[in-house]
Amino acid sequence: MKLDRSFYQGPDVVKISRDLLGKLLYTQIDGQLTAGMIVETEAYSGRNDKACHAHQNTYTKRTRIMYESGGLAYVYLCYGIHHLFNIVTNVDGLADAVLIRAVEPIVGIKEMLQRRNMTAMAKNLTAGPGLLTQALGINLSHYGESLTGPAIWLQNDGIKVQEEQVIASTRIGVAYAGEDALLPWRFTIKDNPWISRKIPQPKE
DNA sequence: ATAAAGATCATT
DNA sequence: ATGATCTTTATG
Repeated sequence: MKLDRSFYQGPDVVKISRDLLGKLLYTQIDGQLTAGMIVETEAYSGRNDKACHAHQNTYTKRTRIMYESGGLAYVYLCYGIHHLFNIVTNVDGLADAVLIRAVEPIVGIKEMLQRRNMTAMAKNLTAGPGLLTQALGINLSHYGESLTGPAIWLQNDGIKVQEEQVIASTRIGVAYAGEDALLPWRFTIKDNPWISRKIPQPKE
């Protein structure tokens, strides 16, 4: 079942980020159907989060889509090389988004391998925000696309993730955000092999 | 007009 | 640890 627009419009981006674990992310692009199960996400909030591109009401050509109502794709180019895929959440005027950091390949493995220029299944097929977009065929042309449309959508029929299977940790690559870098807004499915990086372990 | 930085990845 | 690579953004 395709996730409804209302799913994305809730007020709590952190909760939505957690709830996205186990959902299936589908794309139908260039005539190829592919999908992965979401195993790692990060929440970004326009208010009270210096790591968010839209913090302090930053409204630019790039961030404007985050201010629209939930259920749209926010895609941007990172480090001049990688396309990162985010899901816009919350209602019109409140800029929140969830970065999809890793998926487990489910549908169209052959097509994904082809897009990634790989011959055999390996972890770097979809375990990373820049990798999964390439595998699923997502790029800048999908900026602003509706997630209830024909090209990119989510479905509910992945695994059911129990509360104790959800691990919260600090977000990756946001050291510049100062104290907000410490927020536990990265969510992963416990022990899933497709996580992009290991969870920091508490010291003895 | 210019410059700096970046929600990464693969390689050394 | 480091380099690749280039858009976006802020500033003058």
